[in-house]
Amino acid sequence: MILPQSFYNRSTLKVAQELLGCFLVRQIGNKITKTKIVETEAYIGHKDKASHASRGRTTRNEIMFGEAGTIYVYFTYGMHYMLNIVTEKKEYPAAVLIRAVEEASGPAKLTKFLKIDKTFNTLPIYTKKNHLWIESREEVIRPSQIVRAKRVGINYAEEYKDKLWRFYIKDNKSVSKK
DNA sequence: TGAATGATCACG
DNA sequence: GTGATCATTCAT
Repeated sequence: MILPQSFYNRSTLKVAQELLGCFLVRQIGNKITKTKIVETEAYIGHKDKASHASRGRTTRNEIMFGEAGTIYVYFTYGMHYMLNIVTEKKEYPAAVLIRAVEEASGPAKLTKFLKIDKTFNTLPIYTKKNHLWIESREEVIRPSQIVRAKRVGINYAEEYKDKLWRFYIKDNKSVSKK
């Protein structure tokens, strides 16, 4: 089942955890690639210094202030695309970064693997029409299988760098390296 | 540990 | 306009 928009219009931490074990699905032509999400990170509110929204609304980050279930893709380090899904109610800036799927252990690696670029920015994730969507779990994920950890690559974020806003499936080999 | 590599943001 | 920075990855 495809996850509906209402799934994303909730607490970002809840969405980040519940996305683990769900499937990120990409259709290219008539070929469908279905990959299990194994690692996510939450970026929550304008006070989160690690979030792009921490310095107010800009052209790049205004998508984070928009409707839940919207795709936020941005380009960084001159070579990498990152895939995020906007969460929570309109005007509250928050999103979940998809950090790893089973075949790709890192946020830039999975966008390369699934050929996701900035043309997906601002599109909805809760429909198949854009050839990128997320389907619900096919197995039970127990709370004991979910590890909660510090986010990666945000040492500049002062008191927010130690927030345990990263989640991954325990012992999964595709979780990104530290 | 540092290079690659370019969009974005703050500043003036 | 300009310069610093960056939600990373890979090779040294």
